[in-house]
Amino acid sequence: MVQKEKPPAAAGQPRRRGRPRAYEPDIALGKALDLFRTQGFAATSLDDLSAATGMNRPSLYGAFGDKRELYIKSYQRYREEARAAMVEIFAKEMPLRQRLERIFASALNIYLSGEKGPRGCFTVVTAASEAVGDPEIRAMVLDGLAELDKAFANCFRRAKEKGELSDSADPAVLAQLASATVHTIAIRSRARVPRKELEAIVKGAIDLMVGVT
Amino acid sequence: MVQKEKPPAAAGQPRRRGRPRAYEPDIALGKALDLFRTQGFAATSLDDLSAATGMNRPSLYGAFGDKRELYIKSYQRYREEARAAMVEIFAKEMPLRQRLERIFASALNIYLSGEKGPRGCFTVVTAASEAVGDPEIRAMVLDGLAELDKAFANCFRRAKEKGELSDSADPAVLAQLASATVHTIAIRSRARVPRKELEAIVKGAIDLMVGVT
DNA sequence: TGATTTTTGTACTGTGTTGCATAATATATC
DNA sequence: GATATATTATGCAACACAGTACAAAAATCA
Repeated sequence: MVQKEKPPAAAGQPRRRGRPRAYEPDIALGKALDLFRTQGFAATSLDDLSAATGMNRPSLYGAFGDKRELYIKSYQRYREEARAAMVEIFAKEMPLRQRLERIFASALNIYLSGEKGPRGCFTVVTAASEAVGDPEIRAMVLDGLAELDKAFANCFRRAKEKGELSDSADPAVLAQLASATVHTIAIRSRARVPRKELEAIVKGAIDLMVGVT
Repeated sequence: MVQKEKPPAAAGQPRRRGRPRAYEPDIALGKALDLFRTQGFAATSLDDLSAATGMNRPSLYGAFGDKRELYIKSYQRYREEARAAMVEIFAKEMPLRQRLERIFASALNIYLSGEKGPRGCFTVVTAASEAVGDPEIRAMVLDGLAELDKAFANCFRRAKEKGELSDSADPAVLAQLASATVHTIAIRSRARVPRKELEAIVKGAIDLMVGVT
């Protein structure tokens, strides 16, 4: 039940008033995210979360609210992490093919990581479970899907402007194809399709998108 | 709690011995499938299943075994239904574009049907939930993914033989792209992306696959 | 009519679950 | 050192859940 031993040792000056926390909220949220990503909302109990975070139930409620709120905050955290892993690749100047290779490589790393096997994409997992019954969560998923579409569309639009794509190429269509590729490897990764096969799918899709076929 | 009123009226001659069943196993399995498809395994209780099937718990156990077995049988039923809806389109002779259009239209019908909103693809739902933790279920999902890949690959291979595709086209890569398109519309449908948008994605993908770009 | 067989309906057991109430604990301020 | 404040730890109450035991019911067979 102990997450850390020492006090933060004057990280920020204005020390808080009461009994100090025995956990770091950021770390705890990361652990909760791990659990939700692998097991989903319904299959994850508060006891699981309590054990994984090192926080007992009242502390969980105090810090994050009830189970659903914790799930939502976990999902937001996931989105931030995924965005952080991708944003540089989308921003930096580089050839289209290289950019796509790096984006998909980053996605594969996210989807295949996990101590007890691959966990896929949390957006896809959420779409496949809570999104049907919970409008607020569904809106977040929709936003997640749209964000990826837009990033890809932007990427193809710039490539077209630079003459890397033919005039007839439609950035929006290519973007949906790229998103579809992300979704298919997310799903397959959870079925434990080996990394090599996923990389082959990615390579085939990239070849097609940059028009090498 | 009543599923039917009349006895089957000599459907098969050899009338069974004891008290007659108050339900039809096929109908009940269909109802169970409906529930599992929308809510997933963990979020569906035996009370839900009992209410939906019109069978009380002991009858459920007698007919299908425990909850997990019922889920597996539901998934098998789903696969059979999906196969039945597609097999004719895959088998019959027709131009590649038309075949793809029909397959995707059929998929959309399956994914968007449902009284309380779209339910997506049960293979994808299962991949996103139970597949990680249950090897047997994971194997079924893997098989489901492979079956679709193979059907598409076969479809593109035949088209290539008929000269509908360029010599450089790779049926396996095109098949994975087609499967990816199926997966992406399955996911998006659960986030309630409107049918029009899904149809646009399908159209873009088909154009790309038959090489109109 | 009575025995046999199969299924139904009810009720029960034991366990897991969420969320909260309460008291103990540890720190800052006065 | 006393008080206020924030957090922890224990545990509880209410409920949901999966699975099963058992008797009543409805049919066939003799």
